[in-house]
Amino acid sequence: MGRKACCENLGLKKGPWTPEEDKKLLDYVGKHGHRNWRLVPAKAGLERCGKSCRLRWINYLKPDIKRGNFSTEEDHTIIKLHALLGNKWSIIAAHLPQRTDNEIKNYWKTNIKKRLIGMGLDPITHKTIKQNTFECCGDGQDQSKDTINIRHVAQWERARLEAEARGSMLQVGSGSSNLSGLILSKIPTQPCLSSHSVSTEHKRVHNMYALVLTTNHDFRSSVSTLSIPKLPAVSNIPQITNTESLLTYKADNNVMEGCVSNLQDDDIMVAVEAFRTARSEGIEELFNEFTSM
DNA sequence: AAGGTGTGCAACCGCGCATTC
DNA sequence: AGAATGCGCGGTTGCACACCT
Repeated sequence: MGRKACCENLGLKKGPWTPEEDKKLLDYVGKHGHRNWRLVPAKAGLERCGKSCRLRWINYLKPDIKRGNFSTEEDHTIIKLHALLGNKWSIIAAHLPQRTDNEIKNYWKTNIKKRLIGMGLDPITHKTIKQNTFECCGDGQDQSKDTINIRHVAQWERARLEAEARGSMLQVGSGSSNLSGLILSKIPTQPCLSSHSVSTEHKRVHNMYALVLTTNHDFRSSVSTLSIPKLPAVSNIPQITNTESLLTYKADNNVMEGCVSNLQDDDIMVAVEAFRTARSEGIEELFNEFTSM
């Protein structure tokens, strides 16, 4: 079962690399490149497996690697992207070109994760460890804590949505057509917020509509996803049967014009929660549900 | 000073995906 | 079509060093 480990051959060296080995690898890759890592060690005169050489090159020897302490900006980028993507270190590393996925992964584990835990936040969900939901409850002090937590998570969701929209732009470029489905499918499963935080069905769908507009809006514009267009009166929203119709509707009704109001944190949370709780449904069904109310 | 414990990080491992044959 | 191969990824391990008692 499975494939043979490439280092299975006896006699191949493992463990820390010596400066001599580093030099051999650097010299070889510098001269010949690394089109086939399996062939690299033999040609470079190394008693290592290709995989080990690749790893050493990527994580340590590559000339454009930045080493040393992470800047505050890098730190924030990692936190935001982790909130968005989870443990997708290679994708996170792609946003920090001079850092390796391994380095970011280690930095996360040894530094950021502990800080989040210290702040009382779950490093996976970025929500409070205590409840991991937004269920509100209590006296004034708890409420103010909840407010802070809501703001905190809203920031992550905000980052998530922006990155989501940007990511979706790439998907559009590569030929994806089911945009709404993409958005829905990529919003990760996380603990649900309390149902009573959704005040009405109207608000739910209204905010979902806002989110669809804003995320789709970002497919065509670099304007912040957090600016939402003026929403048409509830009763004016037609039956929308597919994404193309939605986009056409938006264009025809000029709803992209005049992004007037920023989403409030709780709006974001309501909308995100609405997406999460309804992500198995198609966006079209949700609109149908809404317009038939 | 010495042993124990914690921390950071380089390197390894196993798996999945894409490509090749 | 499917087996073989190579690459890349995320998780884990183990070593070296720092700190504590």
